[in-house]
Amino acid sequence: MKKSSRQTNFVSESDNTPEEKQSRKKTACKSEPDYVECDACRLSPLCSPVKVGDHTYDFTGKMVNRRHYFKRGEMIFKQGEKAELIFAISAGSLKLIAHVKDSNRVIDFRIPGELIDVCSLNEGRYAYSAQALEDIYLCEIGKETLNDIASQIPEVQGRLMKVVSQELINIQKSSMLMHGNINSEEKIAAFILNLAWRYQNSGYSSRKFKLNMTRTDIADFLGLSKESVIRLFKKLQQRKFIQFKGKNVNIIDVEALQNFVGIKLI
Amino acid sequence: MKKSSRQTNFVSESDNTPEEKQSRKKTACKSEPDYVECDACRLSPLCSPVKVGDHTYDFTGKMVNRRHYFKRGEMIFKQGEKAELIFAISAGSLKLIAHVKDSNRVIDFRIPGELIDVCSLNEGRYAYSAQALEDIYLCEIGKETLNDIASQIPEVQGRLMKVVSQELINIQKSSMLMHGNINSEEKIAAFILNLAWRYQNSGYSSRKFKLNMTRTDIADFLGLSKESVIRLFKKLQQRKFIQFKGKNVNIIDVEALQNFVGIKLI
DNA sequence: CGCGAGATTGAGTTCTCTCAACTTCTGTGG
DNA sequence: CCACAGAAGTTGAGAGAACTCAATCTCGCG
Repeated sequence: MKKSSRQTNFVSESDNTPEEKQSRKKTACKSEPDYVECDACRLSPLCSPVKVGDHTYDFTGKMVNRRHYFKRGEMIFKQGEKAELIFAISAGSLKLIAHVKDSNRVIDFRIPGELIDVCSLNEGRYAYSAQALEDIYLCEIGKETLNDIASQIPEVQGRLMKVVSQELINIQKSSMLMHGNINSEEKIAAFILNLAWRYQNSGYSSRKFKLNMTRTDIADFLGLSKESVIRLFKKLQQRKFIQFKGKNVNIIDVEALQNFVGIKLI
Repeated sequence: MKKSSRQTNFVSESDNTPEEKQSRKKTACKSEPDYVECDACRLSPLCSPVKVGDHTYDFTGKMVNRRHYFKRGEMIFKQGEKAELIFAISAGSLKLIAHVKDSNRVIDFRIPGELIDVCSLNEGRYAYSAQALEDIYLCEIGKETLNDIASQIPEVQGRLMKVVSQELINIQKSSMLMHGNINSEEKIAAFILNLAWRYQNSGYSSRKFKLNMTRTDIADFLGLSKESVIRLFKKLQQRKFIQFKGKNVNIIDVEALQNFVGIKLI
């Protein structure tokens, strides 16, 4: 399994085979980003060849603009702009921001393998902005092209259906998890658990990952103050559920964490 | 416009024509529930005839079990049961409950015109239970039948796609609205605004409607105490945003409410 | 190596919860 | 149609949680 080669670096990594360690070293010096496996990407059904009759067509080349680079801090798109593309994150992470009442609010984060703006397939305008939390690579599909092809080829229509309904399931799960938490500690715990589950979905370790956003972003997203976020991280650490070292997260006791939050995802 | 005939009864209704008043009187004596207009139902794309070549087929009869009655308090389905049906509410409202940690948590509400369990189209088990908040009527579609037909008839596939992606948009909007509220008053305001928007989507008044759930249900859903819910209702009333009379809601100043919450939906 | 953004800590204030008492509403049976 | 019982809603007081503000620390980047 290539699994451990996609874990984020963290504290002591004793569970790697020497071979894997070496393969990481090769690419470790700055360089090559940690691209998500295409198989784990939510867009993959639309990135693989389609059989029509006797022929096999590869729409990938036509539709997908692959691994478009954006610099850390760069805006991928802005609220109100015409929404013509669907994005999938190939490497890196970003935050979604709603601009309201002359202030901004973080409304979500996206990690490798996840999609942005699948909703409104029938175009429209972006309901929020997207900003890179680090240097990132995005794959892009034009909505119009996609809809055209889908309406002509049932197989593509079916795959699009798969993508959209998977998205629906994921959003629903997330919102179930994030909702109705009694206190802030539960809220934070749910947040971490949610990320863990999503990293797992993208083929990464669900136990160790990096929080690429700032504490302030997290606070903003959860409707807490940044000081509370910090104190609650500490509390969860004292409970021996999670270990925090700077931006690195290490879930020590997943089961306890799940019991604490009250919902089992992983 | 039939609009006012679908408003919930509330305080002083001076904006009805005599004709409309009469037409309500006819059905007012106990009896006939206030069914949602089929046009406003999220399931409608799957309830109207489909043209295939020269023929027009009506799958409604085949697929949809219409207006199945459930008594107030009755469980429509229970968490963990095999999920074979998609439901649309024709009249009445219900709550969705997740059973966790030997306690239950209200995770959402559904009003007329809305769908239940569209997600996991590829069946699976119910992730939560559904309980009627009042006497209700549900339309039901078997998932397997639906998938079969959809896979054979592109037009149906396309319509199903429309239903699912609309659902995705709605959930996303709701979760944007409900998320990251700084304090409980904003949270409650967002909750009311969310319901208003949803009632509007179903062709009802967005200004006047009824909260069929208990204060305890609302509290549970929002992660507040029932006492707080009551006090915050009062606060919003003092601000002249919303008027509460028992279960009846009357939004007095939509704009102010939107500014207060910070997101414009309606 | 120094700067600045981000992270952390402490103190005091405000908000929300809990508990308990009380009122109002609703549905049922006489 | 009324009386009653239980459920739901409301109110107040005190405890605990989370926020704000301000000071300080840390780490990554130029």
